[in-house]
Amino acid sequence: MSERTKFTMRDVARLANVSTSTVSAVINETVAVSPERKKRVQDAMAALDYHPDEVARSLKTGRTNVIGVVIPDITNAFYPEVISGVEEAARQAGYGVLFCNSSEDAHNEARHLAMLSARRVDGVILACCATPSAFDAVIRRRFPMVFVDRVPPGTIGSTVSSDNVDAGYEATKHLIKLGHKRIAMLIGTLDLSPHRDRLDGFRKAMQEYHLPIRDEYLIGGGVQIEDGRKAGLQLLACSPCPTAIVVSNNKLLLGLFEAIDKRKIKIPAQLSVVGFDDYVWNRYVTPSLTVIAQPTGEMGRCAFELLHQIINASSNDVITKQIQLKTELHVRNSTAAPAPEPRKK
Amino acid sequence: MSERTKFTMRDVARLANVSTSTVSAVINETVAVSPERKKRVQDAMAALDYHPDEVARSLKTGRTNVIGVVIPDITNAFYPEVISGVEEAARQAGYGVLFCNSSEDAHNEARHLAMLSARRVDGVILACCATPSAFDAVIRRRFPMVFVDRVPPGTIGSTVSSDNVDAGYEATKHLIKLGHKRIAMLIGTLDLSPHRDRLDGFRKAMQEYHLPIRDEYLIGGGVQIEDGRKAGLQLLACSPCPTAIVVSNNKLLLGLFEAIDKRKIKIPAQLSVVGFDDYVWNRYVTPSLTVIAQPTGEMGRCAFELLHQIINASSNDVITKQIQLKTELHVRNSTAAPAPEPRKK
DNA sequence: CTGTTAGCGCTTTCAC
DNA sequence: GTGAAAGCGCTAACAG
Repeated sequence: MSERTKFTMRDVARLANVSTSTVSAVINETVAVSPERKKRVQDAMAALDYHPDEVARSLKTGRTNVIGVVIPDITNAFYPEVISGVEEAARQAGYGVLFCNSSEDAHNEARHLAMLSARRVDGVILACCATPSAFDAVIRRRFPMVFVDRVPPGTIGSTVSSDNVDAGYEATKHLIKLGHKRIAMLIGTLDLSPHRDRLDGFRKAMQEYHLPIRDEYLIGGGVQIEDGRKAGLQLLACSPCPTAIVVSNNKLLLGLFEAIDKRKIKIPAQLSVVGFDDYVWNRYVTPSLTVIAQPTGEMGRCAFELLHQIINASSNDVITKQIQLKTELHVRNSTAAPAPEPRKK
Repeated sequence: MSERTKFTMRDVARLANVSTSTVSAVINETVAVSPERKKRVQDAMAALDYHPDEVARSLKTGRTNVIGVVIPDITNAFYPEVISGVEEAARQAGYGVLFCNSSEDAHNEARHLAMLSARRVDGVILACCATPSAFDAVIRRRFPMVFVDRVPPGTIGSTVSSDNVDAGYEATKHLIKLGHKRIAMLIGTLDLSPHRDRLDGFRKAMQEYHLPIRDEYLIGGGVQIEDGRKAGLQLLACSPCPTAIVVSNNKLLLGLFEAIDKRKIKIPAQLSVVGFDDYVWNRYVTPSLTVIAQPTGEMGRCAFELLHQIINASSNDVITKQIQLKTELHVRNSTAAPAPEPRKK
């Protein structure tokens, strides 16, 4: 990483007394080179501390060995974990990761996609915003892309996400098995597949156990803390009050906490709560949190592997896969059997 | 972001019936172009959905408009916040961010730095590992770089970090003012400037108030949860036990929590704790956490601004700045006055 | 103002 | 096996 002393292949060639094509050959191991000359080249490279210019190489080969990752909300701890999985897998495969944050804004997303395209990244991993943006055009042009976490409706592209229907189902079933009957769900933006799917799972479980689903127990919209607070207050104002709540993501849960705090409700004595996403903190919150854990790192790795396959596929065989990863219920102390019903009259 | 339909400047030139230099001129607004031809070019670009190839441009200009960011531990929530600040500022300035995670491993760090160099990034923001790596060579070659958070010893380069001495001082003073006398510190890796500085601040406060600093109250090493757990157990086994602890980072604090849990110690009744780094969660942990909050996002933005200046400086005037950002003490419920001493005898 | 020209540093035929 | 030469798509003198 030098500034003024940047050597080129010609310098190496000159020093080793060979042609640039020979240098290129030993670097890329593309053609056999006589051992003796090979050594000369290697020595020359070492002597000059030469490193091939990836920009020039990219221009020539048409590949950058860089992928783009655009996620909607870096302040949601879920995404850094996914990114870390992507980065790890990418690094091992020799890829760099160009990172973008759309802040849940479709315009930003579109701009980022355009920027990545201009920079000629080899592919993109995208956790999209609620409002559809440029990506459909992108995908139609067969640009290598995989959706992660959020699967846009009607997508025919490749996707990696949690099995959110199952996750919602398991979360709800856990509450049902504890004896809860008045179960509510604090839902996120329904335009986002994870939340839609989790709600489906919730419905499935309730129906399976012949439990009523009350309209006023299904509240949501938005994915931010503030959304959770508002919806939480609304939920806690219901009469009769639910004895248990499934919360569709970790930021909403934080908001619900504020509401619970304000209403001085005791968990799990008066209310059981199961959330989404598992962080170290969850164990130290009081009470410790029962949650559905998503395999975040694996999700990232998996998304990269898939993208990598797509990139390397001949344009003839278009690879399209929808991968769903299993989630895990971690039972802790925020869920318990409901308090016995006060006998009225 | 197309695949097969990638047009070049020549296509645009042909369609607009001008030369490529004219096209280049209207794109870069580098020379005046007659309005009429200018419009023709713009129309042609629009018609072809043409976007300049940044790779080719980079090769020619020697600038990529990409910076590298390498951080040591993505699982420490502190860094995603910093990165988000960097990314935001970078985007506004038209820069892309190549993201790398060294996982606290100097070899990874060196590899990442080499990779970034090969990709010809315009500069690097680095939160370095404890063991010094390639970066000293890098900096000596005047490659644009700014250290963030962690300032390597004897650095003559540019840095952006918290005022950690002051932070350690304020944290300790807060405990002293509450009436604590037996105050311990759970320290991180002392090869890392933030931890070293925080310890200095601790010492300063203790001395200022003429409080004894016991050797057995200064325990640490490492920056991971497990390190915090071990050191925590050791600290809680001291006799007499400290009545308050300053914890040098958020992961150590998590470990200390495990130890506290295990020993069934009540906070803040038996022990006051002040940690570092403020997350939403901190409010919902019971008791809510008193912490020193660092201006993470600002740190990232600031690091980018500085790097940007360095990149754009003529190589004559080398810019070198050390910037320290103020931290803030957030007082919550994990700190309180110490329990009255049991009268022995 | 506009077009011609010469590369940026590399890969890759294609003859030798 | 090896080297000469032709670009990848763009910018930047330099003439007109």
